Amino acid sequence: MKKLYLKDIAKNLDVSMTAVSLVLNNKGDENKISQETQQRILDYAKANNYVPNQLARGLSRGKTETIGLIIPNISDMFYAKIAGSIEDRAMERGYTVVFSSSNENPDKESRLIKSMLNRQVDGLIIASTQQNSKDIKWLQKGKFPFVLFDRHYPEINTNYVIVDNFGGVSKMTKHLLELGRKRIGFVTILSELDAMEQRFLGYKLAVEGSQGKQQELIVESLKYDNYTREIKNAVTRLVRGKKKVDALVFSTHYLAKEGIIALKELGIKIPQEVAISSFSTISGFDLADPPITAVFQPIQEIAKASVDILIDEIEKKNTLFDNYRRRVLDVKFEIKKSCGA
Amino acid sequence: MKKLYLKDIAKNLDVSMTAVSLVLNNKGDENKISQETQQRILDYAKANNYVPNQLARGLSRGKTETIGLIIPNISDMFYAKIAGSIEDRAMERGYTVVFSSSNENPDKESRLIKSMLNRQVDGLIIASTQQNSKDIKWLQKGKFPFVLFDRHYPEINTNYVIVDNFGGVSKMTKHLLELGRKRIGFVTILSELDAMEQRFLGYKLAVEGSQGKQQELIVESLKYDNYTREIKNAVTRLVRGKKKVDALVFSTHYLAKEGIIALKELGIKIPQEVAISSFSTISGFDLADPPITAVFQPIQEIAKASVDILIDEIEKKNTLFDNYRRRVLDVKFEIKKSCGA
DNA sequence: GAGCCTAACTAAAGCGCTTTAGTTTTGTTG
DNA sequence: CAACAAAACTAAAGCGCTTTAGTTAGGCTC
Repeated sequence: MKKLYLKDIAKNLDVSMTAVSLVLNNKGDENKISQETQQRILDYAKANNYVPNQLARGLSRGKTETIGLIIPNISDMFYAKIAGSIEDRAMERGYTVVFSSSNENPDKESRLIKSMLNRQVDGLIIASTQQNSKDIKWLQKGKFPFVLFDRHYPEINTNYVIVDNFGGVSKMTKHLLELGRKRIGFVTILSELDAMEQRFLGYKLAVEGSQGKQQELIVESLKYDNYTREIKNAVTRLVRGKKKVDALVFSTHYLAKEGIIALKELGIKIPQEVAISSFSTISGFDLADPPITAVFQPIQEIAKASVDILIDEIEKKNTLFDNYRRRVLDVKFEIKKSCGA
Repeated sequence: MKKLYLKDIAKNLDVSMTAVSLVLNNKGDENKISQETQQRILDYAKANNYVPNQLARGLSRGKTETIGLIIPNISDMFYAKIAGSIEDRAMERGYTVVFSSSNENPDKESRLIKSMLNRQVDGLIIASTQQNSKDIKWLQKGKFPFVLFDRHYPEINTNYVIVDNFGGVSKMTKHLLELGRKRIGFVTILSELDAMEQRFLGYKLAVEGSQGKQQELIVESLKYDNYTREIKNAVTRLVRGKKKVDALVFSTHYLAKEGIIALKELGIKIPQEVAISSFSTISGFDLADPPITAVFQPIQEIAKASVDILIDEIEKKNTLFDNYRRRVLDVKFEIKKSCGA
């Protein structure tokens, strides 16, 4: 039951620690350890269930095959799924994932970055609060490998993986217009996030159109802190107020969820009175009556791209360092009954 | 920009590494380092943003302040939330969390346990596949600190944190009976999980009753692998078949979700034709029309109890080692319209 | 002013591994 | 069979920290 160390293998087999280490790291051949010795070592290690101490290994080699993942909130389905996919992909490539949630707090994000660096992760994948350019620039300057996803800093040159927020919302909004809706409201979160800005712009483009007949922009922006309380008022204003919208575009899934609940409570019929669509989904959207039209983010692809870009950077490091990799992924738009299609 | 090490601090301040290490670990006083020296070291470290290498620290101290979390699936809202809460609580107590998903695969679970041990985690929190008693017993024998949650092995003596599955379902089922439903169906996953067994028994107790007028047990068990495909048939059999149930109890949230979708597709009215309730929820349940009656698991408490039990064990270790800590938490039962209340 | 304390400090071993710079052994060749 | 190369192997330093077992300097006591 007591732990078996490299040293023990060496002693028991009467070879050097060097030999054992080399063989177990697949460097036996290139270091001319005889096949026979290699086999003895491998057999013994396997038979005795040897597992190396990764701390020692990491300390010695200066790398840990670990990547740090920082997300705003693991309880958000979107990030939870991303985290799952990132873990899967990382594992496929031989890396372990350490994650932490920043809870949308830039200070916590900053502390987490530091803490992950202490723990000697080889690289970071971050969905930033986008209010932490200080650390991002610092990572940049220190040439530490990292990839931003979902949220990026438009003014900083970094690797990133995002989706086509603009296109997604504009397509969604146009679709509503094509279905004959005239007064389309946009419900969003008051935020500096570029993603949110892009979604708004997508809505704006669609509504203002490039052709002649322009529609009015009708927007409600809620604070992240209290949107659950405020959304009912917002929705009421939009639907029952002067603006009298006949369609709503929600900029994100959690808003949509609360919005739909509010609409139901108010007894507003979807899609007869007001058509609904949402950017990004939760699994419950097809439980709603009617099911909700929404833009789907390509979770697996985001995860895969992020991990792959990061690991490439970690492993090649100095080669193409000024060649930032950006990926803007397409989104899928699934039409359900809520938009009155 | 280059990294600052303990050694550098010592050199620059012309003191020993010992002094620096002791002071930075708050052991200055007990080792009689003068206040003045302590202050110099602290100031210098702070000013230069010193952060210790945790690998070296861990290697040297034989502990890492890290706990490993193994869950079946981070994309499941229940586990995602648990993971979030575990992380929060662990951080409060000064620990970092490393997580991985087993995807309900006992082999992967086994590999993950080994891999986490290599990485020198101080303890493990596991929602096991419950088909891996080998490793659990092995951890037990090695006196390695761990806590099971959500799933436990009834035949093995371990720490665990679970909820009152039996009571939750039986309460839910009784409630349906009290509302006048006569023929209550139970939809569950075919599984060896004790939790599932307990939920079934809760249903059984409620339906068979202790009094005279016994009702019939009507059960559909689906395979985990293909429940999404099979559920529609199962529901059809129950509602439209000979059994003609007038209420359904789902043993778990993902079954309920698919079940409700199936019912809608079949045009079956909830709760008029069939009342619905579910053990455990997803956030979308209140989007459904009508909202779904369900048992809520006390996520934060599960997380807190698991972390606290684990850390106590890690830190006190040898003291009360044969005193396994078990916690069976109460569940909340929220009545919504779907059960016909 | 020798002996002893205490306060303040430090040298160096050790954590378990990797890797560089060897050394030893064997085999080949003229 | 001396000379040398190749094959097979190893000693030991080093990764950055903690901690044990000291040492040193100064102050008191009698």
